[in-house]
Amino acid sequence: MGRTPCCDKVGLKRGPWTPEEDKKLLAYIELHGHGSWRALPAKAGLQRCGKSCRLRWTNYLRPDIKRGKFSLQEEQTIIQLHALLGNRWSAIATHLPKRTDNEIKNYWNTHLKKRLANMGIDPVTHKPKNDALLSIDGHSKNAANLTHMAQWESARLEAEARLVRQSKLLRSNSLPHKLTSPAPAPAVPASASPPPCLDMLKAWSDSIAGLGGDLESPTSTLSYSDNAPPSTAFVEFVPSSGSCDGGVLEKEEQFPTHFPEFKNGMEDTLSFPSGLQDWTVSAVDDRWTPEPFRSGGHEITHVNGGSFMEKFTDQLVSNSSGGRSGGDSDYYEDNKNYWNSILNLVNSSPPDSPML
DNA sequence: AACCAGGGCAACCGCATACAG
DNA sequence: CCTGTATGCGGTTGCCCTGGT
Repeated sequence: MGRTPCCDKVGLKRGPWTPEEDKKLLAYIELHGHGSWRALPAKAGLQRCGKSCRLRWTNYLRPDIKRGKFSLQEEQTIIQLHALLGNRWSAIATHLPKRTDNEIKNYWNTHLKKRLANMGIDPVTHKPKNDALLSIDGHSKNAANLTHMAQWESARLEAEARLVRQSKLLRSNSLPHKLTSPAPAPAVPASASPPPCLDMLKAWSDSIAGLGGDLESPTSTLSYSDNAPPSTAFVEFVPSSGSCDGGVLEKEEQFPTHFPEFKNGMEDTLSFPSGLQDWTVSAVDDRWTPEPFRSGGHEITHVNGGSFMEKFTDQLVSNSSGGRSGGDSDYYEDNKNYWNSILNLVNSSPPDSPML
């Protein structure tokens, strides 16, 4: 049995919206809020279906939308979140508060996907196309762990996105907004926009800081809003069982032994990845420097964050016109850095999670 | 100047999910 | 719990613009 259409399409206008239609929709929502989208067109005097009105509002007319060119940081955020979340544009959009999922999706499909492909990175898997190098010895194990972590984070971010949607719904239902014009100031200030984040990695590194480690990250290049504080720490995954050469090993703890409160808060909805208990935590200073890999357990290592992001940024820019440079040995480092940057991004999510 | 091809983006379609009765 | 409806989401389409020939 077929699904009934969302609205009676006979006699309803389709295609591009006219300024008059925009004005009507804005005026109605300003006065009454959107309420039921299905009922809105008739009340607002529009010959459109409710779905079309909702899309027009959410993708174009909403006052808290930033339009125009994507910044480099936004590009990085999209790429990294896409690596974690895949084509979950709505979830990605929650981390770019002033961008719509549709806009991000379009930007990905028309710009970023091609750029990654030019860099030799598969835009679907976010792995180097020549992935054979990763299967050498322990490298495959590391890659598997990273993938595992990414999958786990993906689930967590989805849960976050759901919470954000719920809170947005509550906000939107409290309309009417105070709209001023088709291009007004945001009704929701940027400071209220940062996505909530119950971030395992963040809680983790914060807890480490509480144990005596100085994990303040001085060089996060990511920002989520004009008013959001900089990220608190960068976390880096490095397979290692030994001491941390060239770094400062502040404390090593087994997760989740020292974070029962965090674990208790999470386990209702998420299970911990099986390999997670094997990861230990350490802190190192200064910029990324390639180290030989060690066998055994894994360290989660804190570093200052600028180097990779700068490098990645450079690559993005330089590769927009051609292939990647560097020898094969760079592939693995690049891949590792790539995933590290993704985890760093997650870690630098704003701290005001309603779940915390 | 005219035509064509490709890119970019707004909008639509249909499935998935949430929710109310 | 079941069913129908509303809304959200991701994939896709099609129009418009721009640059090349």
